[in-house]
Amino acid sequence: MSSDPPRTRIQRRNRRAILEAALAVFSQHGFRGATLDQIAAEAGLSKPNLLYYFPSKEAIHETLLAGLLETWLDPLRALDPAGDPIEEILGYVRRKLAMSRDFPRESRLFANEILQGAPRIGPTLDGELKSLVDEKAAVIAGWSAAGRIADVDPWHLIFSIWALTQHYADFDVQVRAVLGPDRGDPFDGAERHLVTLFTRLLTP
Amino acid sequence: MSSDPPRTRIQRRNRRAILEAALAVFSQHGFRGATLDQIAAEAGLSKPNLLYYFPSKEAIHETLLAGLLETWLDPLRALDPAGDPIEEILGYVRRKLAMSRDFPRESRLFANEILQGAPRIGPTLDGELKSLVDEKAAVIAGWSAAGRIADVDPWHLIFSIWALTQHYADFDVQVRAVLGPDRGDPFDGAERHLVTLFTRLLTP
DNA sequence: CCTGATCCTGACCGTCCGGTCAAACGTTTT
DNA sequence: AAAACGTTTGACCGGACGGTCAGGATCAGG
Repeated sequence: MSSDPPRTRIQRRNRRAILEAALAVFSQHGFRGATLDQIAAEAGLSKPNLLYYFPSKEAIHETLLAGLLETWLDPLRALDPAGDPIEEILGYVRRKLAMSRDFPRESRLFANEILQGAPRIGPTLDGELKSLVDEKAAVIAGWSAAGRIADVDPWHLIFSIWALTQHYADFDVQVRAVLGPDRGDPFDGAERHLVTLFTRLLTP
Repeated sequence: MSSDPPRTRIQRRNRRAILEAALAVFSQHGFRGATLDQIAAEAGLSKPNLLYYFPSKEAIHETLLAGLLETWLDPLRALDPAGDPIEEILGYVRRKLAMSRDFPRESRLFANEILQGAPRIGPTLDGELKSLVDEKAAVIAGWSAAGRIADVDPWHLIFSIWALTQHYADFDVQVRAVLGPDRGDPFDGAERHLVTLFTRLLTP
């Protein structure tokens, strides 16, 4: 919406620290479960100083979510209708899994928002997200009709990719508990497994 | 742990009402985001009356979680080593998906707990859950080695089933936003898709 | 070195939070 | 009918919550 170029380097540094701290707290406890004192402590600032940079708890949360959806949908946007179908979809899976590995807190922040009924990004889901998915689903349906991939419901295929990749970020604790300490990095196993899964699903 | 047979029918009714209300509130807002006033209002009781039946907010939450894990793991326990491999796994998928459809709040309660780092059921994950999964993973690995299903990492296969089925409960709002109102019940499409997916994945 | 703008803080406010308690209300038992 | 028990409530407590404010510290430019 509004361009927000922080004037000074102090502003830049502190706003970054606040958003970083807020990401940690919001992603773990949800909006209502998070407290400004906790965010302030995590950011190394006093609570009034927090509110010097952001007008309210809501504003911090909104800033976080706004920046999130863009980067979150980028991997899907990059799905190329002109590319090789299976390689394109596998590429999307890999990019999405990499995001789960590299930005698990962002994934959990998003999960929290949806779990609570998407009170703040509901409209964006109905609008921007739906239209992007519809567009890419049409591409996949085209591949399907042309016999270049096996017959598959494009919408549920996309849901499958989301579910399978985000699971490793959102349920990280459970995954590690079940695998135990001696079975290597969960994400390595996940990548091999997901490539197998989607290859077998999509190969005609 | 302790057997808790409610003495009177009033106790039975009110305890049920409280747990029902608490499930609604905890599953939407997480433990810290939920308030006793909200639960009390939802249950049609006064806050002090709530605390007549349960000693604390924690106790309500614990009661909910304790009952949850049992029913949550039942579908996996029912996986029969003596049955037909693919039908057994498809049956598990169907049972788990049915739970997402019929008990979405329970699924979200569990998701919230894991998102927060499993502070209350961490030990249970390391113990009971891990050993059950290990046991069933061995069964699946046996099927795999015998050539009765295609080669697959059993642990990540189980993760896939969890991720794919629970997604439709936990991310229900997003799924419905993307599908729109005119594409029928999400769970019907999900069942067809998941049967296809796991059949293609597992058929040797 | 002065001055104006930016940055930061201690003290504070009203509200809501989880939880307590004594007393009143209902119901069952004798 | 009254004693005994189970149930419900209004009033209240100390602490934590989101947020405000006046003023002090710090920094930049002249």
